[in-house]
Amino acid sequence: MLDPSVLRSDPETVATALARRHFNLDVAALQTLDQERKVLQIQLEDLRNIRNETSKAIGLARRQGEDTAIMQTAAAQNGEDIKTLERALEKALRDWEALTNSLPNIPQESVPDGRNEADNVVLRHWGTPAEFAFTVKDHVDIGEALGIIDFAAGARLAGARFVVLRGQGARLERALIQFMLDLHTGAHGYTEIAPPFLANADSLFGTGQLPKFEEDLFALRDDPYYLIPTAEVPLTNLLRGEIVGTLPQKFCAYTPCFRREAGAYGRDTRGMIRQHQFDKVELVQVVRPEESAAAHEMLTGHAEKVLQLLELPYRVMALCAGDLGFSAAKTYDLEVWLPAQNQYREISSCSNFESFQARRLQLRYRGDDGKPQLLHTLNGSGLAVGRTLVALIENHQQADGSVRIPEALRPYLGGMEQLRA
RNA sequence: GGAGAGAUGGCCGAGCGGCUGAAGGCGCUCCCCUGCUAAGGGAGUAUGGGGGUUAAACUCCAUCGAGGGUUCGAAUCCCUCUCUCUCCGCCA
Repeated sequence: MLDPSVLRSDPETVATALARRHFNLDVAALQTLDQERKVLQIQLEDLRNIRNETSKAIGLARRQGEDTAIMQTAAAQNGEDIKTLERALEKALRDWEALTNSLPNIPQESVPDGRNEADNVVLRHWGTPAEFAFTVKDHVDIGEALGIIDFAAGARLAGARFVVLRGQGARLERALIQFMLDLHTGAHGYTEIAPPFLANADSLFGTGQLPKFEEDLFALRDDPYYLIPTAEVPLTNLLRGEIVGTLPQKFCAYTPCFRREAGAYGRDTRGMIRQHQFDKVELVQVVRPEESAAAHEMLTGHAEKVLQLLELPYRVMALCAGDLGFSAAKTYDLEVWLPAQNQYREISSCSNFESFQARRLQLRYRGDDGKPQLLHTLNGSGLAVGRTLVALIENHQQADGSVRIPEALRPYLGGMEQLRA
């Protein structure tokens, strides 16, 4: 959510900033709605003031034994007027919120211009894609040959875009999770959280999935819960409504993530790149505003470290303004090399939300003047586990169909050096 | 799932339908006193929003778990919901 006072006082500047996203803010509509609101609010508060005064007077008169019948009749009419105005103001506020809740965050100045994915900027590369002396296979072929990935079973148990991992595959998934968590808690200073995998609507509103992106979520039929699409939801909501004393706060968690992928029907249908359920280790930071830019760089580095230790070549992309997610002010994507696709694919997205989420969450701290101020929130995948497993299998595949396990991961697999049939 | 109790400011805790945005205590901030420490005295100390102002001052409205209702007037009465606690049942 954007700062309502800025939306009121300087909508043109907001419109200009949002135009970089190719988002068109209807300033006139915004101002009309706010003007309606203002008129109603002033009238209503006047009436309520009258009510408070007359009620006080009635109380006083009663105690002196006077007859207050006439006063009460007048006050009753006033009460009716108040109810009418309250309903009108409520509607005006709803209209205003419907508009302002649909406004995306303002991109930071350092975010490159651009319309879509094609305009994202490569910041740096790490590692060199391996040269293969044989025809590379993708993770589907390798995994099925090794008997560790079973798409047919996933379809049988649930449907399309679900997968079953078996044996060494299941263990590899678990090893990756543990490896990532240990790294972030041990070397990067995050506190591990084991959150609920279901969240209520308030939580999903706080991080920005609701109300605008409900169709991306799995909802329960008989209970007011949603399956979390990312651990960002529980982790960022952990401190919702609080005035936080100890800063910064750094949380990480492993959770499965559930996404309907409603807008992705034709995309990535082969393999486990895009599933309805996937595992992810998520990093979340809550920091003072002046520290968020530096924290963003560090958090991105924490995610990169995972790829480096797993010896997976990647590049860091700065998303252009047009490709930025709804709530983000700035985002770096980490893209890992997938030899079978001969391209880099997103494996982590690290964003600074500034106060956009914090405003919805009422997530604050006390500034030097003692007044509550909004904090900044950040998050990043560290990493998407399923895609990491894919990248590991594909990048470290051998001519004989086995897969080399990188050094750093071996302790998590009982010293295993390779996956083989 | 059944029965009961509860939810008030940073914390504890009081609160007859009007004089309660809320007693009292703790904590915190500032000041005074005291040559350290300890003790003592005084003042201040919720949040959001509107109007107003260059900015203030000032002023108004809302908020006692959430939402409805009764009433001229609700922290206080009624209803619904949520959460917490106790007991019973069920269960990993």
